[in-house]
Amino acid sequence: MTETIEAFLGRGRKATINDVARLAGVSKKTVSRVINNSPSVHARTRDDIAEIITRVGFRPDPQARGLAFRRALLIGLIYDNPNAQYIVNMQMGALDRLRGSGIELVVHPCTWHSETFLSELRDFLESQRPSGVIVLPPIAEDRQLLDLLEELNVPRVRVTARTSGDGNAAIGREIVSCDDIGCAEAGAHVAGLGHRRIGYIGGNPDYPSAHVRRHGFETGLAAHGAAIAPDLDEPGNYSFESGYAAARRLLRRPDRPTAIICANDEMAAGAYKAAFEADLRIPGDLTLIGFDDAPIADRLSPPLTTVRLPTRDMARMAADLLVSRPATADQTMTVPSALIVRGSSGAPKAGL
Amino acid sequence: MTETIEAFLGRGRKATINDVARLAGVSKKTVSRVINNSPSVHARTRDDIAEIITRVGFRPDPQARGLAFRRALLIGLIYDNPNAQYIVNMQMGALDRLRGSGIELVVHPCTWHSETFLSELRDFLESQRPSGVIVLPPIAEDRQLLDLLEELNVPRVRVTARTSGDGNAAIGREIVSCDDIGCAEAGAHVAGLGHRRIGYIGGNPDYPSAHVRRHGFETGLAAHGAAIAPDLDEPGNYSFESGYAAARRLLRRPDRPTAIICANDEMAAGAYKAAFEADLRIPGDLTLIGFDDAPIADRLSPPLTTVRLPTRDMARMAADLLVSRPATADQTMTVPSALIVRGSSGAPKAGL
DNA sequence: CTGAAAGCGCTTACAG
DNA sequence: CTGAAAGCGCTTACAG
Repeated sequence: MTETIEAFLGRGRKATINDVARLAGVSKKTVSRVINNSPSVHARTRDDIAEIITRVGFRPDPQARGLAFRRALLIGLIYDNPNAQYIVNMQMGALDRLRGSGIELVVHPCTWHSETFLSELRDFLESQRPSGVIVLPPIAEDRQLLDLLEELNVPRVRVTARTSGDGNAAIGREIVSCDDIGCAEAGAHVAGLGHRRIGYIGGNPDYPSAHVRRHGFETGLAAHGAAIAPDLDEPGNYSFESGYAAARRLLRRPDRPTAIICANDEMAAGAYKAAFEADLRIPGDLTLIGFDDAPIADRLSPPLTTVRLPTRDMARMAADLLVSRPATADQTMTVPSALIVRGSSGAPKAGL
Repeated sequence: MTETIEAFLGRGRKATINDVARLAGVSKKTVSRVINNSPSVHARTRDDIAEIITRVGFRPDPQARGLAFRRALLIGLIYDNPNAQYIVNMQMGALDRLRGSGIELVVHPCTWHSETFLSELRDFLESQRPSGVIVLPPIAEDRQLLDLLEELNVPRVRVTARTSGDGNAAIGREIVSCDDIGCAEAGAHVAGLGHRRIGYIGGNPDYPSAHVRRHGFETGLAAHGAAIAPDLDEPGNYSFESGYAAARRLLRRPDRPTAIICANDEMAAGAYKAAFEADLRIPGDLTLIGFDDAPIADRLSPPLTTVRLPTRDMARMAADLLVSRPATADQTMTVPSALIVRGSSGAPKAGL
């Protein structure tokens, strides 16, 4: 060892793998093995190199590694979802896991129903070659996208919803939320309050979550001998406007519901508006239930009873699969949902 | 040219700069000049190479370019801001400009008041060496962060708010919103409606926007001979809770305001809650004004009159500065704001 | 206006 | 368990 670490540090230059190798008296290939946690390095050698790496503050250059690996040290987050808080939570969760790993998060919003949806994604994947991607609902259901990912051999984790205990086979690796669990709690809550004229505003039927949630609500209601009134069963598409329109129809009826369950918070906010315009008080005249625990939920007056998903955790788990585990077989990781009771739910008035 | 393009394409391999050079009968250096828009290439040569690039679908590898440039083809978005929609809009705006440029957007949320705020950022900047960063409010005010960016020589654009026509010197390159313009319109709107008992809930005074907005509201009010009542002037910090608490204080007074102007929508939503609890109707009993045009604004009942900023445009401009213009001198680009009148503002009841 | 050589900082494939 | 050579796909610095 002709040069000391102190002398090297005095130069004020960023350390490279060559510096570490020279200082440690080994080849850079051996340093590379330490960086990449190869098991075949003598423990003593590994410790020596690790210490030098720490002392000189060496951090391998992600560009150089990416070039040699033929794969960028980037994880892509692919989505077409209008719920800003959901997106931000997913980003935070992924970043929770990525921080310190030397891998960065690249965001890739896209437009599912655009002509160039697939070609744009192909461009991105072919030119950047990310180490992995996380695909969020609803485009996690796009078969062509999944095929593209398979064709380009991009490690991937999809996020979706499914009924708990459902025996359906996994599609690749996936993080699955059991939206039905919290919905069943919500159904039981509403029925337990004494409601029997219960309306429902459904989610977009193209998304699995719409069916999973509905099934959960029905299960909870049924446990208390209640059900969605067949004449109060309205379609919706998860948008504020669709919730508003559906609630207007429901609230104009002479035999209007005493409670309306909505498949998400956006539509529930639309129902607040309809109730406001019909001069109905919540929860005195009308109980309202949502799903998502969106920021709006506890900013509405009164705050909305809703169901929460561990969004951030889901993204953290997805990033973990990508970063620390090679894709072997199909695999499903499951998370629950939970009811959050707030001020929008109460007992129906006597006589209604 | 010993090999034809057709023959090359038949191989089904991704084209590299070497393939293009060979096919064009030039050195790869010349191809590199074309990629990087160097002016010193014969027009004929350039066109020939450009055509081959198109035909073989060559896209330079960002990893290789990054390594050679000693700068990743990545733009970082740095922020500590709880407003999810604002963040998502900024991401969309930056991506609007970046799409097709070969540069990706890396998101970097951080915690301003954490011990490791600066060291984490330094790690990120030193190891990734992004081509540029966009810094969002409020951390765009952090002098130490700006110094760090200067020290590491990272091209940067900060986003901030300033009163229109303010002669303050730019701090580096910045995108500045004139929050006061829309606020002045809002002040004039409220005063024009006939309000004279006007309350105010201010923003966090540590942020420039709090002062700029207040100044705008006051200007608009003054133009119609009105003003914020000195006894109805409440501090706030942009949070829902601070808006709720301040509005409660204001609405409990016997001589309560007929209108409350809030420095953002979050606080206005808190004021809705206070009004709801005090059994006051909006706008009949109380006019409410916000700022941001957050998603919540038109989901409240009635929808909130507020001021909108062209958030997405600002990010697009910031990305454009970074991508297409070398940082020469300090530079300020300015955008206006505008009033959006909705249902939460109306004339005060006679007698109040 | 164009090119040959060297280099960016890593890893792969092979050998021992 | 370790290393010498070649290579990943570009750009820089220099020369002409």
